[in-house]
Amino acid sequence: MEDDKACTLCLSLEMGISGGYVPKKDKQKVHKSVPCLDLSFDLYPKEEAIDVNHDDEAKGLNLKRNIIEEEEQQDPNSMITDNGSRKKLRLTKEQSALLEDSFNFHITLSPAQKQALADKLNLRHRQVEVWFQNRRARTKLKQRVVDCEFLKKCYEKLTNENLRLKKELQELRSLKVNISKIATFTTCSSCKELMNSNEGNIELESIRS
DNA sequence: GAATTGGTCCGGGTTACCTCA
DNA sequence: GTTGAGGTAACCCGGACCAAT
Repeated sequence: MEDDKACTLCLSLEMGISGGYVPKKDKQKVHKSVPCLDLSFDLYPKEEAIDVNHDDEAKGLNLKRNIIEEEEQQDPNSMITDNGSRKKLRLTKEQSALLEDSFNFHITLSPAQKQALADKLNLRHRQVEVWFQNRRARTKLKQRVVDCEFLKKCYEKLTNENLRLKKELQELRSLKVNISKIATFTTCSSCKELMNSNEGNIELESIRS
């Protein structure tokens, strides 16, 4: 049982799955087949809840186009300041909290959901989109650090175990040599001294010494 | 049915700004 | 007031996928 657990754990680490990260290929397939987007509880008025998993996917794309066009026209808070430098928005605590809540519920959003969230937070669609992209990246980075720490501990443990086993092997080898020495010596019946029976060499000198 | 093309999304990397010690 | 580090919003690029042709 313990071995099974250990095996599963190691496999998880190898695959880098511990943070729930899903490869893009798989994710997109899942997106098609699994009804996973239920953010309507929070992001939409009930009557406007959007099911983007079916026919509305195309509507979502159209919506996104409209959103971008509108934003380009209105440009409510341009990212470029008067002197040409990039303006950096700081999200409020409330905005961050709601984004975090949404992220905890689902790490990706449909265009419609992004827009609903953006409306709710008084942000642009693009800003919500970027926030989710960065948030996923941060999650992955943190998980990588955690995995790295875990692997480091595993490495240390295995190194210690390796040392211990090497030491044990060395002891066993020296023990074996001693045993074989004793086993290969026979006693000369006439002189009552030890003799090496294998090679016929008398090792009285070494034994006496 | 296979190839091409255009649109979209996402991950990874980077830049630039902001905050804080 | 200055500076360096860390956090992060915003950007860029390439790849994957999908639908239309």
